[in-house]
This record gives sequence, structure tokens and C-alpha cells, in this order.
Amino acid sequence: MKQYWLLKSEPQTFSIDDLAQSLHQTTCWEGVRNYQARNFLRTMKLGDHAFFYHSNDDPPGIVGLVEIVKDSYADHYALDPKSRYYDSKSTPTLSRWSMVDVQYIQKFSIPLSLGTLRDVGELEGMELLRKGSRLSVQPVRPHEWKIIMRLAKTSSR
DNA sequence: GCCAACGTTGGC
DNA sequence: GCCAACGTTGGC
Repeated sequence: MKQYWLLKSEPQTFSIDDLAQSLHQTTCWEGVRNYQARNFLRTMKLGDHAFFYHSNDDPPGIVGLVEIVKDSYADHYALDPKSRYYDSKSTPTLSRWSMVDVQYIQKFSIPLSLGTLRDVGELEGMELLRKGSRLSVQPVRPHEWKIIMRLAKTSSR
């Protein structure tokens, strides 16, 4: 069964437009350095869909859709001392961190801002809206996905 | 820029 | 195992 996710990125670092302009409109989702988020990456399956979320944006919000096109594998940036994602405790034999590949599907014509989502009563309980929630990779329940997809369609009309 | 919430580190 | 100190995330 297909699973749904939400991936956060700061648009100044890597935006959905950057993804759309990437080779094959695909990129590896490197740099996740939080165990809970990493475990979600490892749970992802080829063909899963995810919302692309712009954090630290004005306003922050869901801006489009991506598909998981490669199951999780070792995040080799952890082994590169020159990378901002270098982790001195990672070794080639024991990789602490993982990443997946994601491919661009679509950019919403109108982003769904965090404020808009907060106003949707049916989305109460969504991880993104939880107070203090900072997870950069998080699961989205099927009913939440459905509601947000409906919002995306109606607001682009 | 501020700061609340959260995660990690390391001394004890 | 506790917890203070510190670093990071991310909304505002």
C-alpha cells in the first residue's frame, strides 16, 4: 500500500523549483541528521508520494508533490569532511544516515500556507501542525493527504 | 532577530 | 541514569 510523507526544505537552500530544474527532475534527499526522521526515510518505499514543504519561507507551506523513486540507501555525504552534512561518527561500514531519491511531480499553482492548513479543522492532529513539531521528514495519514489534495485542487481553480 | 521547543552531549 | 548546557529548527 502506498504511504504518504511530508518533506521539509528551506527554499533558499533547495526549493521545489530547484528540484524541477534538476537532472531528470530528481535529487537525493541528503542531510537528514535526526534519528526519527531517518527512520521514516528508511520506511519509505518506491512509489510513495510526499508533499514538498518550504520551511523558513514567507509564508511557510506545502508547495507541491514529489515521488520516492529510490528506496533508502547510505547518505555518503556523512563521510565527506567537506560536506556541511559531514558526520565524524559515520564510517563506510556503519552508515548512520540514510537518504532516498525523490522526483518532481507537480508544483501547486497556489501554495497551501501553514496558516491555511491550521484553519482546516479536519487536519487537527497532523504532525506538521503539532506544537513544537520540527521533524523534517514526517508521515502523512491517508485522510490528511486526501483533504490537502482536495484543497490544492480547489484553490488552484 | 527573537525565542520556544526539541535533540544531543557529556560530566557526575 | 540524571540533567545542565549547548546547538538546531523554524515560526513569527
